[in-house]
Amino acid sequence: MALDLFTARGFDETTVDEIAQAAGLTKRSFFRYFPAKEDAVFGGVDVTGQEVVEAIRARPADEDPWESLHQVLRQWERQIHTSEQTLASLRLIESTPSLHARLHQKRAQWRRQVSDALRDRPGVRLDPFDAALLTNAAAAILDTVSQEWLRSDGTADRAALLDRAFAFLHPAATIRGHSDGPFTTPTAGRAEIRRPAAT
Amino acid sequence: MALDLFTARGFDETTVDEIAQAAGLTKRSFFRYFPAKEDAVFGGVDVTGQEVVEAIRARPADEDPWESLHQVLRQWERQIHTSEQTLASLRLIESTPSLHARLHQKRAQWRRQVSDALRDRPGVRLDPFDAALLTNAAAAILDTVSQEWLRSDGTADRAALLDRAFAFLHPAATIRGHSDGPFTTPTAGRAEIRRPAAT
DNA sequence: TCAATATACGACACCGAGTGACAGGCTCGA
DNA sequence: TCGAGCCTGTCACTCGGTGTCGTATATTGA
Repeated sequence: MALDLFTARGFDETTVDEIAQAAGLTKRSFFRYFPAKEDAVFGGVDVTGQEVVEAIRARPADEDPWESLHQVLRQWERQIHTSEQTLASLRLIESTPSLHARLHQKRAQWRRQVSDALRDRPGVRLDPFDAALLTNAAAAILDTVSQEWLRSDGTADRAALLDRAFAFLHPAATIRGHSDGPFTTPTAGRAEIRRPAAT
Repeated sequence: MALDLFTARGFDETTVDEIAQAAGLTKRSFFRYFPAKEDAVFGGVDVTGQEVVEAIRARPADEDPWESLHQVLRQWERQIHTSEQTLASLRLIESTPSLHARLHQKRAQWRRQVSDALRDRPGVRLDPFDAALLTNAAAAILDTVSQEWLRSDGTADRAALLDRAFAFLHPAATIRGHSDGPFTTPTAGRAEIRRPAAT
């Protein structure tokens, strides 16, 4: 497997020719299976999570968006089987800048979709900025949890970490039903911010 | 300037040879000034923010870490002059996957430093996971603000957006001095998370 | 069984990013 | 004038990635 070569010699130090040859292929054939060298690592890791987008869309419209993200991601994490291979893959990704960048890149369109899904629920009116903010924050949580899980050599309870992070960053004002209006901030003002949910 | 060529023909469609030739240089000399092609874009944009790390460290130890991040980043944003060039650079970065990935990569070590700085203040005892979480969330805020600012063609008030985002994601439990102990979440069940630090 | 077709792979050439090595020039101080 | 140091061009090379073409091996249909 390519993963073995990568973990043994490092990602950048292993050429595609070597991977291909180890698999009994040509470089050209390698690129018929993987669009890029990095994708030989992501093969076993689900980074797109298309189900997440649909799960978000299926959530009740009156649910707090942050809670929706929490529940869906919690369910999604549960399905990930954290094998030894997954651990090795994540470790490699974490320790290789180009791989980490690629992961972020692969998650970019996913974030867009999730953000749209949050707003697309019928009856929901959520500010684009808020939706993007919540989504990016959730992605940051995923990253942090993964990182911590790796730091613990796979012994940490991912679900517990996730819960903790979501509880920790719980938005102050739960927007629900409609947005607070067009947020025209006068030049430098701060302070137009928090309104306790539902007065 | 290289930026003009990029915006005109696209980043991937512009060769280093072309940039170099337009600047009266050789490809070899180009790489003596920029470590990579992408860095010809980041030249005008401060992405590392070394001052941020020091500013964090200079914050009072009894200040809420989230508030520290908020104040420091607010101050930092103020110093960024949002010229037409910056707008063009950011637009290019946003629309080019490889550039966006590179930005994230460049910010990786910065995030580590900020996270460490949060914990390094004398008298502060902050969980590594919490520190990383807050830092990543703050980075997510920066990203979201930048993205929204770009969407508004540079007319949005960045400081106001930043304030709004920081207020919105304000951590539920403000840790200060010491952590609040294990966060046993009801749904999670197993809570082997972390020790309250200093009994 | 035989032929037509599709699929997969190897072989080769090619491009662009990035690096190493070497050979001049240029300036500045002795 | 000489040499040290620096900047730059030139050449050659590696590696990731792609386009093209030829060919072998299945697969299908009669």
